[in-house]
Amino acid sequence: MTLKDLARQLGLSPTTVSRALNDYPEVNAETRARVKTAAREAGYVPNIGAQRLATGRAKTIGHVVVVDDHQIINPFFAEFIAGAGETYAPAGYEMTLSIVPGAQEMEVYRSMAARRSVDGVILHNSRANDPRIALLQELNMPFVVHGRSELTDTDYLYLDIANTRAFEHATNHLLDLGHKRIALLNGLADLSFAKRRRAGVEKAMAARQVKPEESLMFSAEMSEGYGYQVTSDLLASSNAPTAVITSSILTAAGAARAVADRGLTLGRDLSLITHDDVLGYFPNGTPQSPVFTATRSSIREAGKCTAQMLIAAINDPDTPPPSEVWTPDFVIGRSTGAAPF
Amino acid sequence: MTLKDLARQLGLSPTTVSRALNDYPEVNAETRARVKTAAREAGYVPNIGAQRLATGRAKTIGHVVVVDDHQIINPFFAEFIAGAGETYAPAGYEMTLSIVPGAQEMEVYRSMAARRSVDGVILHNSRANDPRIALLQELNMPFVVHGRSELTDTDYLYLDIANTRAFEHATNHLLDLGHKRIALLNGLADLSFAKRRRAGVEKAMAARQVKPEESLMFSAEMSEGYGYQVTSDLLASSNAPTAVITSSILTAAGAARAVADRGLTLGRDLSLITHDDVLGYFPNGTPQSPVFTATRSSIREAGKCTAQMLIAAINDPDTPPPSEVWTPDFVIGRSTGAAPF
DNA sequence: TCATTTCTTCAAAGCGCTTTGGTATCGGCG
DNA sequence: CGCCGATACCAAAGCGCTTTGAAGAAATGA
Repeated sequence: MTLKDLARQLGLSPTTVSRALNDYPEVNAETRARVKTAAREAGYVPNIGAQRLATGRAKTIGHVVVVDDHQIINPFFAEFIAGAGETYAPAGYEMTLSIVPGAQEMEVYRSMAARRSVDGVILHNSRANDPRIALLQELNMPFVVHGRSELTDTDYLYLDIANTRAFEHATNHLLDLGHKRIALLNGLADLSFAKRRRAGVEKAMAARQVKPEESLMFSAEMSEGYGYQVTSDLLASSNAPTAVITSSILTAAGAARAVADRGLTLGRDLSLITHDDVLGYFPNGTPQSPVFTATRSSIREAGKCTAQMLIAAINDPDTPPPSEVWTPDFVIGRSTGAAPF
Repeated sequence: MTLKDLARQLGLSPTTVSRALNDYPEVNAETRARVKTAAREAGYVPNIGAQRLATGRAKTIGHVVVVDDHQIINPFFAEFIAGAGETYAPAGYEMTLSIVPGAQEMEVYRSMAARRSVDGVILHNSRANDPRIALLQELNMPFVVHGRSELTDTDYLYLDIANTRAFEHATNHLLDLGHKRIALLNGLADLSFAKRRRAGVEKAMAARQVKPEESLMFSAEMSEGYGYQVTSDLLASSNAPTAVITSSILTAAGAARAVADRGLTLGRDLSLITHDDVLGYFPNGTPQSPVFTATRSSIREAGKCTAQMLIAAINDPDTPPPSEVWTPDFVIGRSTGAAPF
């Protein structure tokens, strides 16, 4: 069933049918209704390839996910995608996922632009001085960054959370409880959010004349195993920290397991604050009673909003929406307590 | 830069250029080389919409993810997608993700077929007598099911693991250790794998004249919180089980937390076996020393293989590849031990 | 009443690619 | 020498949609 078939069946021209379906004003209201009814009854759906070719718009948003050989797929990504995806469908957009080795990432963006396979992209895992930003600007491809790069000389759209402030706050909370030796189990060092979180921790400590120790600063992919391993090692060391801050609830879960393994108690023998992305499948206890003291911001909501921003920017390139920086909540759980003596 | 531009620049017809690029035989080898070089240098990439329209093939695989209001996105999905995505790119396919409310799922498949937006789909979360199978067959849309439905009267392509056998084996392992009261923390009851796993547990128990208790059989979305909650309740009850089987490592982690919370020890006070999908961000300890005794099968590899099967089926509908059933590994960790007294 | 505007509709020209159905050239063969 | 089958290329016709430009019909105003 093509437009032409439908038009013939209705005794109308393809032009009129097309315009009726796309809500152009120059069609008689009655005709429009007749066309729409017939289309529905005949199960007519426009061919997407033809539409793309004719309009030049793909009605598709691209997400590029870098997965190197043994690298894990970012577990928070699923949740972000869920949020973004929820907004695409009602807006008439599709989402394509490209999973590629890191070495090919830039090439993928170029090819997306050249073949016009997407109308815009969302950038994940923003990095310091992210080279993707310049590339996309050069390619004239609309994009929104989840997170902020450190670039200041260039203007781009982003949605981020106030990482520095949140981790400064968390650190102050620990300092208030008397902790001095605080470890940070951060994400990969070159990611923007990791840089900012570390800066927040250091800022808070500096304000109290507490010297952060390099040996307590860790960076890695935020898995459960990482939290377990590092925390186990720390607890076994002669000069163990009294508090730990983790960048993800999975890492926190690993840390908690290490604490339990040694017969210790979280919140008494070791205090822990984590950032919580509000993962559906790994909740931080219940809303009434959080397990971990945490900075909290829903990554799923971030996905929703980022997608909306991008669609707005595509539809109206001259007046893009403003970038946003969200302030995470701070919730007190059972994982923090006064520093031991 | 269009095909026509490139052709003009080379002094050739669009026909010849198209054929040269697509490796048709009726082009002089030298001409082909010249065309390919010129295309690369000019950065020519075919417009995807035009290609779709002309060939009728979308070079795209669809994945539909159902996300209802408060439903979580399946955490294993990310890993499966990663595997599938890795095989799409080299094969020249793209992947589109549709995230939709459950009520719209069938409609999405219909519309995909009508608008020819994808060449095939992969079915997630196979259910008993899955109605999607009949629909896709009716729509004449190639598909592969991850998991098996219980349909026997119809033939379709699937990749599954031997759930029944794996859980039968796990249960036997516990029975051998002297456990009699065994709880099952399963996935949602209407999912095929959950049905099969439960059947495996019941089969093993029946073979030893142990009566499974309905009150120890649980079904829910496989989150950490679910594992924690159910295990806490069980441990607090007067007639607690001595062993627990969980369908996911996240649920197992929750169960482990519940055990630790009560000051008990896993493998001594409570035995636990879990299924492990080999999540990158939540490994089951290390390969040398698994934390949980587990049935194990990589869901990422499943994604890879499922995608390959689908592409093969699309390219050659008359001789589709065979369906596959993989046998999970069984690994012994530190979470199982002899039943108390 | 006729000129002018507004309302509807349509024919036809693309969008950028693939594919069908040629034609010209050339060597080989009887 | 003429015929045939390869070989290498091309013109043109789509694929199914949108959009431009035009044109009747109806309504309005002078």
